[in-house]
Amino acid sequence: MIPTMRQLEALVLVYRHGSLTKAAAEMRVTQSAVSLLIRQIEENFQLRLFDRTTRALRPTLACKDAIPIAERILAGANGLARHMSDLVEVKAGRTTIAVSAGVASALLPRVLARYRADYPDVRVEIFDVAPDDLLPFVTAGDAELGIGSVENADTPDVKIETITHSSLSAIGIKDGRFEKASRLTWDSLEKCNLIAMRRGTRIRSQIDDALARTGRQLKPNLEVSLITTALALTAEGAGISILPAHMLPVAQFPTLAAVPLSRPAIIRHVSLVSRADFVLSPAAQRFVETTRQLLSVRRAADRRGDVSAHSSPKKTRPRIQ
Amino acid sequence: MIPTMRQLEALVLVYRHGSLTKAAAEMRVTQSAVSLLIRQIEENFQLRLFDRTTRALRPTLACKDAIPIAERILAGANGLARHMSDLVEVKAGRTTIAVSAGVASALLPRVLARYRADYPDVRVEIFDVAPDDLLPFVTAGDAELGIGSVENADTPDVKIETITHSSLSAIGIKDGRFEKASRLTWDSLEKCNLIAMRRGTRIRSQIDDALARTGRQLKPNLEVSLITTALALTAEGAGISILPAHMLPVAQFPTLAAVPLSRPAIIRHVSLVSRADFVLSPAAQRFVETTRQLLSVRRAADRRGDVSAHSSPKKTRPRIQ
DNA sequence: ATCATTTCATAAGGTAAACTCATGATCCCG
DNA sequence: CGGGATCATGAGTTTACCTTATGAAATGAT
Repeated sequence: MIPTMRQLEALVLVYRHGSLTKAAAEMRVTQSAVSLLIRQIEENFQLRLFDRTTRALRPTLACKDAIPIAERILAGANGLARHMSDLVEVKAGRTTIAVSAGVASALLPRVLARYRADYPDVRVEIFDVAPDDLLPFVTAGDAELGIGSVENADTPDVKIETITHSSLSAIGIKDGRFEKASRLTWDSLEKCNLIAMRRGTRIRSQIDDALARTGRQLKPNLEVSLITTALALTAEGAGISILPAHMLPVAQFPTLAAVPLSRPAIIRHVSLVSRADFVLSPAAQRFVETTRQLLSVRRAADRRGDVSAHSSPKKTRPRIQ
Repeated sequence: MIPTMRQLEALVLVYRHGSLTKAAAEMRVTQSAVSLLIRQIEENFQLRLFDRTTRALRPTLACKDAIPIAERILAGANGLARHMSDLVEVKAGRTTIAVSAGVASALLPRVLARYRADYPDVRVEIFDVAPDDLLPFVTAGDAELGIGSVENADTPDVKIETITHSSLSAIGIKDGRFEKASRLTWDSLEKCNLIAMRRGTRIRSQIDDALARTGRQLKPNLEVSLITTALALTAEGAGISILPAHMLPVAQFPTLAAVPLSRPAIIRHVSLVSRADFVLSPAAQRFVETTRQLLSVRRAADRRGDVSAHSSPKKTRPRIQ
């Protein structure tokens, strides 16, 4: 039968101190307990490990054989405990995160920069995927966490938490007048040069659907595949981009401003997605927290109703997340 | 806090089987117990190790980190148990044995040959020492066991067990007449060429003392330091050697015979010596047994009175030897 | 030498841990 | 949709672990 950890601790400490009493002090138990532990391990092995003379303990040859092995075992156990604790304290670990292309260019850089600063020891693997691939990536378990817009939140096997949402906006060059407007209507853009995402992209489909419901139609002068392209074109004066406001990375395009569009107002949600049956690793949990922080916690708190599922179903016992 | 062995066993087995029930079967406990063990280790680490879906258990990243470490720990514990069991079964181990020169040449080779055949995996270290160094060697702890003649058995810190004893004998060439004599008297050797050990050796002192007490005196023609020298000289016809009978290794000197000397009969004991406060290792215990066997167990049983100390003083509990 | 002190051994007893049993909840498969 | 399989959980019991109290032996100081 294999010895218990406690027996090995006693063995090693008694060997080191040459004394039950001192070993007991270090183990925070009575001397009797240590005496018992040593006897247990001896009876288990059917082998004398210490020759006793009521006063001194002298390790036998067998004991000397056992000590290095016992020390390795204990070191392993301590290493395991330390590593697990490192994972909890996010001083180690790894996580994989899938982000849709838009989020990858607009939101992710800020979040990731902050996260890396806070938790430099975590290896983060980013998959920047097409919006339609986001959910499959998470459900397949290839990514622990997904960030992006998700259409149908009706799948029971994923948790979806909306972390931010923004109106479809007109993005144009700050000219002292454009950025002053608090809102613009779709109709007021009739005569502008418009830059929109190409047909078939998520954003574009959402725009087309919403406008169609009000009998309108978007007639862009330019259609692009990448958000960054649209923004770059706008910055160069090629026209006004139609994008969710949060897609504008201010740091990258300081000359641009976003103004929400109304009539109809089109809201776009950005959500965190994870499998309902997985518990997020500490590293991923912190990623979520970092993301929420950067998106101002206040707003998220107000719209708790947007959250589709984010509380543990079991409540009988404090769960380990 | 470090995990217990039982928790690690559960962790590894659940990981391997992907099932509490199967792990429980292998651990010979109920499924509930395993469920509990896993929960304990999770609460201890504050970390999810398995994502549960009432039916399946899916290891988390942290679990995958932990498994190889846990396996190493368990392998170490098993290795330790196996090694200890090997020591008990004398399939491993080592022992150091001090023998006085006479024993080393006459008795030891037979015993050692048998011992090596029975326990080939034990490393035996032999110290062939001067007779006076035998006891110090054992008391100092440099040898676990001593074999030889010991003068004063009055020291309380060593156990001395006489394993054989033989009369001082005349050793001469078999000539069809010499070896037929069942005894010879010292007086009958008056006119023979005698070969004796040099003055100052243990054997010589014992002879001189005993003869002096009967008013006799040994007058050897040759005095030598080594027993083998005496025997070789006798074999070459240089005279009759005066030695304990057991000092004649028959295999080495087939032409020689030993005839006990009487009037006075001088008895020489050969004893096993070990420290009273040490318990012999299994390897050394077997060495003692082998020695006893080869010296015919019957004789030893008859003279149990010769044994000065060979039972454990404590008897409240079955002791581990 | 003698006695106080230190140290280990051991027995008894209580508390906490571990395990089992019984049962409930959920999922998978026919 | 029901039966079987699997995990979770609560109650209850058994086990084992630890402490307390005490004894025995040896050391060391007076």
